[in-house]
Amino acid sequence: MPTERYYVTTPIYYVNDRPHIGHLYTTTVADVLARYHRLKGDDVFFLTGVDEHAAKVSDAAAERGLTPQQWADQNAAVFQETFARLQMTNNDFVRTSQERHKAKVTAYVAALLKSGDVYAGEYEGWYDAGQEEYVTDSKAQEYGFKSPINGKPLVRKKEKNYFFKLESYREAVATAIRAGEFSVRPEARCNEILNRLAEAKDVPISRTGTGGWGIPVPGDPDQTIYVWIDALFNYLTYVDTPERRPYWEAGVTNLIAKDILWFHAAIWPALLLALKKCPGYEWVRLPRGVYAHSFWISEGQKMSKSLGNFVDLARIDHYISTFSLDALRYFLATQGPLGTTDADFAEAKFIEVYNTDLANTLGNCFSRISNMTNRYFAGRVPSPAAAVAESQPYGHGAEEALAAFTKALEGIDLAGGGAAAQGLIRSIDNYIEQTAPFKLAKDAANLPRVGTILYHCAEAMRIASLLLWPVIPHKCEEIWRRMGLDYAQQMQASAGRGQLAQWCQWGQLQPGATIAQGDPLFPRYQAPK
RNA sequence: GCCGACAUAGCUCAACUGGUUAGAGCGAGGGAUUCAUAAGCCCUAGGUUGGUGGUUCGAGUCCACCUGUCGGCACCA
Repeated sequence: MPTERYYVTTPIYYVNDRPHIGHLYTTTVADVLARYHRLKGDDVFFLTGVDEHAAKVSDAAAERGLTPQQWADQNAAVFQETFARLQMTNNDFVRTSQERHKAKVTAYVAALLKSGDVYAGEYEGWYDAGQEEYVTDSKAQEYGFKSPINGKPLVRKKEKNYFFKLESYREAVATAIRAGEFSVRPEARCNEILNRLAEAKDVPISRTGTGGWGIPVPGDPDQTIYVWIDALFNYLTYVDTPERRPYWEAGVTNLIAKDILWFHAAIWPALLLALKKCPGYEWVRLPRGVYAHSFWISEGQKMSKSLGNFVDLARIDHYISTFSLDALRYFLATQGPLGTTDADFAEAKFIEVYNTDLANTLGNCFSRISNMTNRYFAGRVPSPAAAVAESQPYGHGAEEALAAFTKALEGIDLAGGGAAAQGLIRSIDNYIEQTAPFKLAKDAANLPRVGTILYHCAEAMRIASLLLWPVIPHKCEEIWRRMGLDYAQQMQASAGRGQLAQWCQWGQLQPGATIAQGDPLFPRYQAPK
């Protein structure tokens, strides 16, 4: 089977922020997808990072008596350390202040200037001198053409700016979207973009007065490339090397939140189409697609600074220490706002999902199997030689679970993937109920049949653990350790790649292998009273 | 304000182009069990499908209006 390449990204996060559930969510979804594709055997590149060149970054630095770079270094480190601590498997970490990024962006913009798709123009708008920023016409009207901060009149100001010819590409982008060459999902977002694209105008891509923080427009050092253009290019700059270019050519999947869809679904593909026309950039192609999830709300309320109810690092750590990192991943992945509606991060809901899916279903089922194996077969996987009527369709269940799981994950349906694995585990519980091995075991003559039953249970659990690995890798690796399975080692030995399809074939569990008992994988959570 | 989507059992969601008694998971209630983390398994949900009016032999499924939620127009994962 030829190696497929898979390239997935998160947005690069605004470096002035402190990491919170939103950053963690997008990164977790990307991590699950990256792990899934590696498990499948794909050659994966997973990229996340921080966006550093905003004017407010240099403002924040100045307030603290730091250089923008020092301030950015500090904050970038917080993101980097957080993701490392949460065991994200990103292959690199973008920092837009790094030379490798800046040099490429400069080259791209130079090429676009040369081709004429970026041109010098004039921007005119209402300018707030005190804030040193433009306000939109509608805002200006709303404010009565006075600064909302100091009440001084806004001034009409004209300024030289560089523009990108978005207008000349809107048709090509729309065509690519309609043809499925560049997918915008969830589907409901597609129409939003197509409608807006029809009226898209050229967009300014530079500004002045940034005090040297940012990437200068080539040939015009007074102008700085707008931070969001700078940021969008990260997906390309970090793989624009001879070794990494194949990842780009495989087509990137840009995971984002809904608020930045316009940039990613309209401006970004248009920029790439423009760049592709430049000499030396013929290899540039459109992303495979962009996927825009919605937001988390907190305990039923929108998260906002004024309410101070962000699910922040302290709260995230509370969940990890109380329930485990995998439990948090499971909740985010299966209950998250992947669709067009927001999802609620609520403690009661977290506990419910944790107890139902992880403690009562997965953890308990594993305990039943390991306990019976130890009690009746001294902890050794028995042979499935004896016939058991109810076992006939059993291998099918695992096959179906794999098929459903694969279909879900390919469609970025993490809840569906979780449900497929849960279904397989529930079928084990059902099977134990139907065959009642614990009753049969009371008569030694039945032990061969008990052996077959327990073999099937353990075998199905083995497959379920493979399906669950992308979401709850650490607990699944614990299952593998207890069952003497070496998938983790095999993956490590092959550059992180697994063989999901082969490993999920029924009947690979070796009779005689040890199944160790141990502490509950997910202890049931009892709320303190 | 303008444009667009959606509004189904306590919660989260299903029901292809309109057609038999509107389904599932969670939660809740009941039952038979005991290998297991008082977990698992089985049974039970009678919700005027947001409201009003209309089209049709027949409408969650089409139309109009109303109410509400969300999204886009207006830089926040």
